[in-house]
Amino acid sequence: MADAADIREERTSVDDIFDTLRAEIMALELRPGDKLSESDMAARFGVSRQPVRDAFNRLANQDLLVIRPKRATEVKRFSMREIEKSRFVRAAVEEKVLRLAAENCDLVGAARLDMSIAEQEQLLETASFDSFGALDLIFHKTLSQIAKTEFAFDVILTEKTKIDRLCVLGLSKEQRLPDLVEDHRRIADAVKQHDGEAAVQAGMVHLGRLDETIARIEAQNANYFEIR
Amino acid sequence: MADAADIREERTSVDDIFDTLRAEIMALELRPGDKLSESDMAARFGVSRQPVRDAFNRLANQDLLVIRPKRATEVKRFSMREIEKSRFVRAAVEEKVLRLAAENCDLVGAARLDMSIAEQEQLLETASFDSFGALDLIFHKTLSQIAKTEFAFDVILTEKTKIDRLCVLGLSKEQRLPDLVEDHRRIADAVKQHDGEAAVQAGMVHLGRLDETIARIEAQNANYFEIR
DNA sequence: GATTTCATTCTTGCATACTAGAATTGCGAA
DNA sequence: TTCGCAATTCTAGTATGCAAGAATGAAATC
Repeated sequence: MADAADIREERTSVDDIFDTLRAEIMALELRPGDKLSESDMAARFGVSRQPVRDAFNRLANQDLLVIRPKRATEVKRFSMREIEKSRFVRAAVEEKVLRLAAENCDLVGAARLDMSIAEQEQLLETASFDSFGALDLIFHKTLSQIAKTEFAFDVILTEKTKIDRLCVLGLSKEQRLPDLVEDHRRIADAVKQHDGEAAVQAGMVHLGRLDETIARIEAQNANYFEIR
Repeated sequence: MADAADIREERTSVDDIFDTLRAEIMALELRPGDKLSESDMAARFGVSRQPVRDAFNRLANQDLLVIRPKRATEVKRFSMREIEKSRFVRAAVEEKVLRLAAENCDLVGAARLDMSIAEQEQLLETASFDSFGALDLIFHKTLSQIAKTEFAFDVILTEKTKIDRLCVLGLSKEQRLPDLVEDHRRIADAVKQHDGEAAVQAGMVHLGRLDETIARIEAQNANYFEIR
């Protein structure tokens, strides 16, 4: 569900526009509430309104734009309900994954977890924080694989994406990373020891960090949120 | 995410086409693998290709169509991976909901559950099986409300929808309904007695019925499934 | 000065025409 | 009969123009 390539089999100019705008929206270069015009975008990308229109439609379907006929199209504001939903789904899915992972973790799985944790700790030392996102995904994907529920990673990825746009407004990665890596280490240890309960506990602590972050962001950026 | 009204603020002809086609796809009147043509649909709905195109895009984004540029647009086949994913998410979310519901169920909640169960049992006697779908949704929605996680119902609805298209191929409602209502009664009883564990157990039995159904459908309708 | 009204402008919705490329079909040759 | 090639017909992608409604700003009125 993430990018255009999942749905179509060949790239068109609509795909380019879609991917570009999506990245800008996710990075908050286009901010919640910003108005977008089909004509402006057409001029910017050097195409007619039509492909822009198609791209807008796709973005609206992914809950990133709101199209208000004959009025305007704007970048969707954050919705606390949507965020709570993502938070809830992630918690539910990760809990199941961690229990299954703890149950099914074999030597190969343990080795892969060790490797993943080692990479993350190395990254902390070399201070190349930007590539943490990729390592984070690999870690959770590895857990899904050990749990023999690979499709669970799709869900985690989808829900994570929804919250990521919000987290751009939070603290810098430099500040958050040490805690996150420590969380991961605890989760990995529990899974390796087949202690599902401890793994779930560590996982909930991990997710809990999001809550503080989200609460602070909401307090400081009310204008980016839907009125409720 | 279910219908067009969630995204747009005013109905357009695109909305009509989208809703109509969506219903037909869900009811398998348009079957997996069927080819759709923008021109044909335009003629059928008495509009130009453009609104049809927009509707196709939306349906593709909801994983109901596959658009292959310059080739064709066809109704998406079932994907076992997608189905397993929905099954997993539903299990994870419902488990959390049932535990929270058992924890938080008060007298008002208990009364609402009784009412819902009574309606379902009455429906069994009057044999008006077609309206069970609505009652089923209400039951799960009530549970989400008792659990104070109303947004969880959105998820359940979304995932259920994905599997519903498949279940059209299964046994008649007449055959399945008695068991389903009995499952619901057990779940409601457990929740009312604040027995989270029993509620989850009954919930898993309830979901487990899907697995047999899905396996049989896959065996008998391989042509409706993606090759893997 | 505040408010109301109206014209202008900007928005998206829809129709039409054209293009490029894939699939299909029919014909001709082996 | 079968195979291959070419013409035709289908597909969706894109450009353009017009229509209808909403927003905006200026002018007129109180």
